[in-house]
Amino acid sequence: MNLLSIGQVAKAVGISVETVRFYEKQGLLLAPMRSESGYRQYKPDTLKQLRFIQRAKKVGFTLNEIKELLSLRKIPNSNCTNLKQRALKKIGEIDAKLNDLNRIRDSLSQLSRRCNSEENIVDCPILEYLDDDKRNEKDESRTHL
Amino acid sequence: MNLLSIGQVAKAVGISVETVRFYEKQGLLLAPMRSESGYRQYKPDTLKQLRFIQRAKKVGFTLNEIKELLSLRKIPNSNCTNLKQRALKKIGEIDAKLNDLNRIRDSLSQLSRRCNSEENIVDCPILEYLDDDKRNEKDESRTHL
DNA sequence: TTAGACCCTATAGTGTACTTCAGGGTCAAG
DNA sequence: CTTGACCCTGAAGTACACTATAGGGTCTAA
Repeated sequence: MNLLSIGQVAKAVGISVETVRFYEKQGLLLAPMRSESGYRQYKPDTLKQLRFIQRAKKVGFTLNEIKELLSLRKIPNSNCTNLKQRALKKIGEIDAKLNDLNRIRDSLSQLSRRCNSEENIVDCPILEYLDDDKRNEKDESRTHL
Repeated sequence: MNLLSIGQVAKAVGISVETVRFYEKQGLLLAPMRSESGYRQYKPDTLKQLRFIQRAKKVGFTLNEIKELLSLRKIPNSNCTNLKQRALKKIGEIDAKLNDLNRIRDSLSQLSRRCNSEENIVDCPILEYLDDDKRNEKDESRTHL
């Protein structure tokens, strides 16, 4: 069972050792076992967990929210229904984010389609606002910035 | 052309007037025109823009990144190719986020499927880690926390 | 056995994104 | 004509998520 030092863990996921310790202090990572001399010794699992944290951070979850997500792994005290409900609630939150992201994506791809010119064409169309509401709104109040 | 006060704008999108002024200072919002007495007067467009900012924030873009996204609306100096490239780059970043989000979503829905018990069943399966890597990895080092 | 790379704790400092505060001016209603 | 809800600026303060610093111990290779 090859254990990893904090430096190895940090390097493997591309964060600093300070951040790993910080996550431990914040309760995102359990305190790992220690060597005789007090060095942290991590199971390889920790890498997965840290990558999960990284991904969740990238899509806008706070550390506290991530802690909640991670807490879903815990075995609930003899009640699965509760866990399932919490998981479904989180999935709903994720779906909302997916929706937001897709709307932003649509805005940008609309924008890029709108000027499908060849090299150095001068008559770039006047760009409309990145839409925030459904794209099929009638266009009162459209301007170029 | 009914213009909006900062208070009206703030209320409409659910943020504080201070935040609106802050976004102006940070360059996310252009300085609007002013009334005789120096009050800001916003075009209704501003609401769209602020909602766009909100959405982008929710999915983990920083204010600087959002500024970049918004800058894509600007008419580039006689070159559309450049703009298109920037937009496509941003779309790539968004796709990466979509990917991350879908992986997190998969982890959670896997988790909830895994315990599809009826009310108060006691034998909740030992939950596996929220996977971070592709789900079909051979399961060395699977544990329950 | 010592130099360099690593590890430890505790605490202070930083950047981002606000939020609050101090000290005012504006405006519509009563 | 004043009271209350709004607006203004500039500066200080806060929460979150690190990042750096101080002052030390460990480990391994020359």
